[in-house]
Parts: sequence; C-alpha cells; structure tokens
Amino acid sequence: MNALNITISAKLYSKNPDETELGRRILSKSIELMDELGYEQLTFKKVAREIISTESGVYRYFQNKHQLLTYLINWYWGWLEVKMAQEFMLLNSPEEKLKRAIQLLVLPMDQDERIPHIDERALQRMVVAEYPKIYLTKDVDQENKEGYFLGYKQICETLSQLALQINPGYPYPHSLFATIIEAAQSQQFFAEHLPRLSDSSGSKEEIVHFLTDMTLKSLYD
Amino acid sequence: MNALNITISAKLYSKNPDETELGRRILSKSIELMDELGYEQLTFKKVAREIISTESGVYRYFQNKHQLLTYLINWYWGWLEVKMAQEFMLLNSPEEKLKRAIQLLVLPMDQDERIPHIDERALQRMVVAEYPKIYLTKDVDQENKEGYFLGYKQICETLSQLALQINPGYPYPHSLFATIIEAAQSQQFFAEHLPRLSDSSGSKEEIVHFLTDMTLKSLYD
DNA sequence: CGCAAAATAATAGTAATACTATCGATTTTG
DNA sequence: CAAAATCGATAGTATTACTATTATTTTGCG
Repeated sequence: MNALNITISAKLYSKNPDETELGRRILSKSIELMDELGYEQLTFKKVAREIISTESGVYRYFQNKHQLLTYLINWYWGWLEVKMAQEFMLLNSPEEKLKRAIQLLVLPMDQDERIPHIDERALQRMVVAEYPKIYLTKDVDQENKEGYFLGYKQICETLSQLALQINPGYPYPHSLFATIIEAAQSQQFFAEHLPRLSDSSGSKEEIVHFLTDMTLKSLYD
Repeated sequence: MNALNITISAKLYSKNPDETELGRRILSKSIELMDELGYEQLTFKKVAREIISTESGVYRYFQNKHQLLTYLINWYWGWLEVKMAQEFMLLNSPEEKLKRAIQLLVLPMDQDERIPHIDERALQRMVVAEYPKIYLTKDVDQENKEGYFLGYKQICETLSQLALQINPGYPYPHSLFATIIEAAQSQQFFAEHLPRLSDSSGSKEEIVHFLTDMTLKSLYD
C-alpha cells in the first residue's frame, strides 16, 4: 500500500520496497534500467551499483529478477486500475467507460507527482516490451496460485463487467479483454519495431481506434 | 528447403540443420526438450547429451539458443502457411478460407509422416508457450532486418489479403490478424494456465469460435 | 581406391550470472 | 538503553553461454 492504495500480493517481495527509502530507490532504478537495457540485460549488481548499495541489499527486497519484474508489472496494472476508477466516476455510459479504458491502456500518461520514485512513462514502455515474460514460464501455475497475476486478472474482470452491461449475452468477455489488453501492448511494440504487423505506424491514436472498433463491433451484434 | 518447401532465412542458422542427420536430430530433440523444459531451462549441453553429440556440435548449427528458438518458430509459421495454401485450394470464398485459417491456428494437427523428425504437436505446444520471446528483445530491430520474423509477417500478410477481399475498405487488416494470431496463442495458454483471462477453459473449439466471431464482426460492418 | 577436405567428437577453458552465506556497523524501535 | 532490524561489505559457488583447440571419423571425388 502506498499513496495511491495500490495493493500488491505480499508474495511478490521479501521485504516491502514501498516502505523504505532503499526499497523505493530500488524500484526507481529498476524501472529506469529495465526500460533502458531490457529485462535480460538487467542484473541486481547493476541496480545496486547505480543506487550505491549492494547486490545483497537488492536481494533482501526481491528473491530474484523475475519477482522484481512481476512486482513492477503488477504495480502498473494496479495503478491503471486506480486511474480507470477515477475516470469512470466522470462518465455515465459503459460504452464511454470502455472507450476511455482503451485510451488509458495505450496513450502515454503524465507523471504522478505524488509518487516521485516511479517514472510512469518509463514503466509503461517497459511493460510494453516485457509483460508476457512474467507468465511465460514453467512456474506459471505455482506463481498463479501465489497471486502473481492478480493485477492483470483484476483489470480484465473490471472491463468484462462493463462489457456485460452493454451486451449481457456476449459470451466471451474475458477472452475479449485479455485479447484487447494484449493487443494494446503488442500493437505498440509492432508499430515501433515490426510495422508490417500493424497498420498504425504513426500515432498511438490509430491503435486506440483499432482496438475501440474491434471491441464495440464484437459487443454490438 | 525440405520435403515441404518451407523456406527459412539463412541468417537463422550457421549450418543448415535440415541437410544433415545430426542437424535433424538437433531439431527433433530441441523441440522435445523445449516443450518439456521450456526455453529458459533448455541448454545446448542438454540437447547434445540426449542426441549423443557434443555442445560444440550444436553450436556449429546454431549460434545460440535464441537463434534456435527463432528457427523453430519460423519453421512452424512456414509449415502453417503451407497447410493453409493446401486447404485454401479446396475452398472458394475468402470467408471460408479465413474460418479455416483460424482453425489451423488453434486446433492440434496430425503428424506429417513425410517429416518424421519434427513432432508437430510438440512444436505447436512449444510455440504457444514461447513465441513472443523471439521478438521481445533489445536486438529486435537488427534481427528484423536479418529476416528473423518473416514467417510471422508472411502469414499475417496472407490473411490480411483475404480480409481485404471480404471488405476492401477495412482499415486495420494487419493489426487485426497480428491480434488474431497472438490471441490464438495466448488464449490457448490462458485457457490452460490462467483461466480467468479466458472464457474457453474447455475445448479449443471455443477459442476458434471466439476468434472467428471477432474477425468476422470486425470485417463486416 | 586413395586422399584431401569437411564434419564431428572430445576436451578444456573463460567470463558472466544468479545466487547464498557471513559478519560487523549502524539505525530503529519498543 | 537493549534488542532487533537493517544495511554495507566481502567472499564464495554452481551454472551458463559461450570460444578454442586438437584428434578422429566420414565423405566426396579424381
């Protein structure tokens, strides 16, 4: 728990990094380095060196790099969930809410001044580049039991409920929003790196249009 | 090139594994072990031991594990492309072809007796569990130039062309089929491991229905 | 058939990684 | 103020992902 009431399963850390200065510096530098170097090239040694601490210091907060990545991505989903809840209060129809949710999934957001140690834009870029790595492992079933993917599942559930308000008979709400959430990430990646897998090489607005079109056409039959 | 005319960029190997007995044993055992252990746990040493060869033997065919994975996944896309071309000859309308393509993406296929060293089902399972790892790296742009992702892009292009036959005005054919192809994989994974991200915990037929529904609703407006 | 060239096996070695363990020193807290 | 938690510093280990070298076997071909 922190300023924004983002809850993260206690299985995702050894010692809560949100509660200490060192922990917050680890989070901050990890996001920066993971965005810059990518998950594979990041090591706890590099993080430790940059924050003038030690490898064992980082290990006291996270058991390994995979747990750290999972923590950060869950933080992102939790934060997005909070943003959505805030914005939904200003909107009336479920359709407007879904449209806004898709924008929040894709468009870059402003730095939240209440959480200076998290660079939201860097985090967002990092999530686009790394998110499937948290579940594409042989430990997925065990880690699922431990709540490693609650953030993703929660946001998928929220959007599914909205979809059922629009069309209570739609049979695939979870599949739909898992697909939309995945596509929101992968289309950003493809637009930048593999443009022949996208029609939106230019602005993120085009990705928003594509996803919105796909969502609404699926729901209204 | 092999019995089935699947072409794979020469940048994806040091020595063509398809042309020698040792090479084919490497492919065969790699698929088996990658399916069983997952990408991270696979090592060239383990492959070598199982085929009674040596680590350096495997390195003569592939520069590293990532290149091997990319080779196998391109082989899969190439093989799927061949299957689709065969099946499309029996069908007339683009809609029928698209429906059949989605089935081929999801449903398990029979072993091809002409290629005894490739276990297609194991390969298919492995692709579901590992495919984004080939492009989610910091080298994606360089590797893209070298043709690492041609198989994926080719299949996306083929399906996009079909979609434009149905609706020439549809503005997002590449995004649509990149999304459908990704969802075909991720929904299989979610149905098995993270069922709250899917509505198809039972049969693969449900995934086919979901994807077909999404595709056709997107195209017909 | 015999020989050169290519392919493979066998072995060794290296740098980096992903941890684990220990031990004072310092800070926090009850 | 004493106990406990925290942190920094250092060392060490098993594994991994290669690279290099040499010896042996297989194979193409004149």
